[in-house]
Amino acid sequence: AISDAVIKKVQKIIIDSGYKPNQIARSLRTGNSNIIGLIIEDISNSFFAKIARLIEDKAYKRGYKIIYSSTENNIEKAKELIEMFKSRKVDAYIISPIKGIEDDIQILLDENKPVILFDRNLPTLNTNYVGANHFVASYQAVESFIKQGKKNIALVTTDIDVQQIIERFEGYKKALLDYGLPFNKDLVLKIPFNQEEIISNKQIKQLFKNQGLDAALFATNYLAISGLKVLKQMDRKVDKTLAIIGYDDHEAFELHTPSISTIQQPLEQIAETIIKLILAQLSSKTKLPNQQIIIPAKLILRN
Amino acid sequence: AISDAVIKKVQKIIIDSGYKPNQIARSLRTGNSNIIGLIIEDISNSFFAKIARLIEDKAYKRGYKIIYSSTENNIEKAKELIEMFKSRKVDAYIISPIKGIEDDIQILLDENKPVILFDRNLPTLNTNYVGANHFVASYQAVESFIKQGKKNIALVTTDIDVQQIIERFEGYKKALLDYGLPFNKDLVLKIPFNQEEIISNKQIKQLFKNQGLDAALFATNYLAISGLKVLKQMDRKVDKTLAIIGYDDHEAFELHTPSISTIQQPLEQIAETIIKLILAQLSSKTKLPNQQIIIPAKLILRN
DNA sequence: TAAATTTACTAAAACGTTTTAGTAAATTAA
DNA sequence: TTAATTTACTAAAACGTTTTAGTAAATTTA
Repeated sequence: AISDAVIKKVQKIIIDSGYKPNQIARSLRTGNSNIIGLIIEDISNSFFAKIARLIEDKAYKRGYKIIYSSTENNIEKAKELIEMFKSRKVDAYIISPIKGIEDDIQILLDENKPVILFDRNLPTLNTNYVGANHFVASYQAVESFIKQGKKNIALVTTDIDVQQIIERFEGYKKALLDYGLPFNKDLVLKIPFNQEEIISNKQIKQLFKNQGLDAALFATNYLAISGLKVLKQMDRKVDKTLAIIGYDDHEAFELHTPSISTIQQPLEQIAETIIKLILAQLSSKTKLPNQQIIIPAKLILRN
Repeated sequence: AISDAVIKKVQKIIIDSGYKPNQIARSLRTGNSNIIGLIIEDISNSFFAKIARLIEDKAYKRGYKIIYSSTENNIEKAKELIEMFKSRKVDAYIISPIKGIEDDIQILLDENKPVILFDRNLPTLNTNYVGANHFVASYQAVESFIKQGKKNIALVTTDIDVQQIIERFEGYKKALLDYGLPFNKDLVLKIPFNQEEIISNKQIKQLFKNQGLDAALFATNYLAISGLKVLKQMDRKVDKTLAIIGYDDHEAFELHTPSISTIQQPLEQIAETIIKLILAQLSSKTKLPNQQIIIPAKLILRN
């Protein structure tokens, strides 16, 4: 036991001399960093920006810092980011993944680094995952259209090949099936991720010209924004003849006239769950069992 | 000179053995990191999210990585972030600063670290700054109100004490003065930064109840969003009797019915300028003179 | 050709911590 | 009381690079 007097004396010297441990040296020796790496699709998408902010906040309160970077759904960039985080010895990884980086993530897992996937799952990997129930959410959205008497329901989605997007598509199809509506592939528009907005808008416009179309579900918030812009440009109102549901809430939805219904993911809960999983793993000496946590998304009906 | 044969042989071994230099060890020895630290107010604000994304993109193309974190206008957190970046040996700092961290930034300057302030200036510091001309932008916005015949023009702003916000206020006052309109402090609402949105909305509602109010300039995008929400809730239309101008464009502005005019900062240009300044300094052996670059903001009139 | 300089290479030191090893002193067990 | 163990402290090794120092060989200069 060291006497209080000595402890105080040493602490005083630390403060007086302004000593700050060199974290780089510390990381070199210990191999960790108190930093968690967060890899997302695009920080300028408000869904990711909000979740990043929440994660950052929660991690910060527990003594961890977050560093984040966007992949733009570019496999090369994603690989490089993982490489960079690895070389910076981040303690854990939170990743909104894309198809094609399974191997890189598997290496992290092999090295026993805590990895949490979120928003999108990579089913071939055995790892932690936190995400919303997109299948059910999408099903409910379409169901609500049908209950309003809609017959020709469009789905505007993206072409990225990830679980989350596929589920939204499946939910859409299942709802049509269950309620005896035909699946019409002309009513499904898959927009390439990195496509110029102008081109996407033209495609959406084309879709809206489809006679009889009386409802549309958008699979991401930026697509819904594009859709609303197109409608405005076409001077077509969102009214009894045309219902819209968006995905991942956005200020513009509530503010729109009329307000736009949306599928809202519980951001707060997702962020909290992610952080809890990470911290549990970081503070445990043994490898904890992987968990797949599916959180219900909520259909917010506005009018 | 080393023979090509040897170079090839060595490179082959590097690849075959999967050698990846340990960046931590490298940073420990060299004192730098090829990482640029970006400190902003709040990553979930779309203005910052967009600029972060642009900066990240441009830096990435030049071989630098960006790590960013939000201060939430909390001085303590800002100081800690600077401390963290310092201890991680980032090569340069891009900071959207707040009052109260002048000393910490001065220390960075004393250590000859490249520092670029953006969006907000700290006039007491002699350093690089890149930002929009908020005074002029704000002046023009009010001027455009006046030319529409508006007499009772409100300003909804925040209470944070930074150059950028002060300039917006000054532009507002100057325009009133130049056009012979009285300055009425009841028409200026300063909303505390971290205040609950519900309370802010009440204050804004109160402001809108002010009889005769026929125009309002909002000094930030999130305040304008709040304002529009309040109007919607009050069922008051934005029409000939009430004009609105926002700040820092937002999808919701264009999409709003009617579309909302706004002051748009040239994000692309700001990001590019910041990166250029940083890289110029990083690649120069000598200390370059500090530059204060003011970029015009643009008033986008919509209707 | 001899001296001076440059080049090529090897070995060791340095960056600033944490961890391990080693030793003396203090405590506990027999 | 003596041996065994624990505690307190000091010194050195280790993390993986880059930089510096040192030496021998090669080249240039006079």
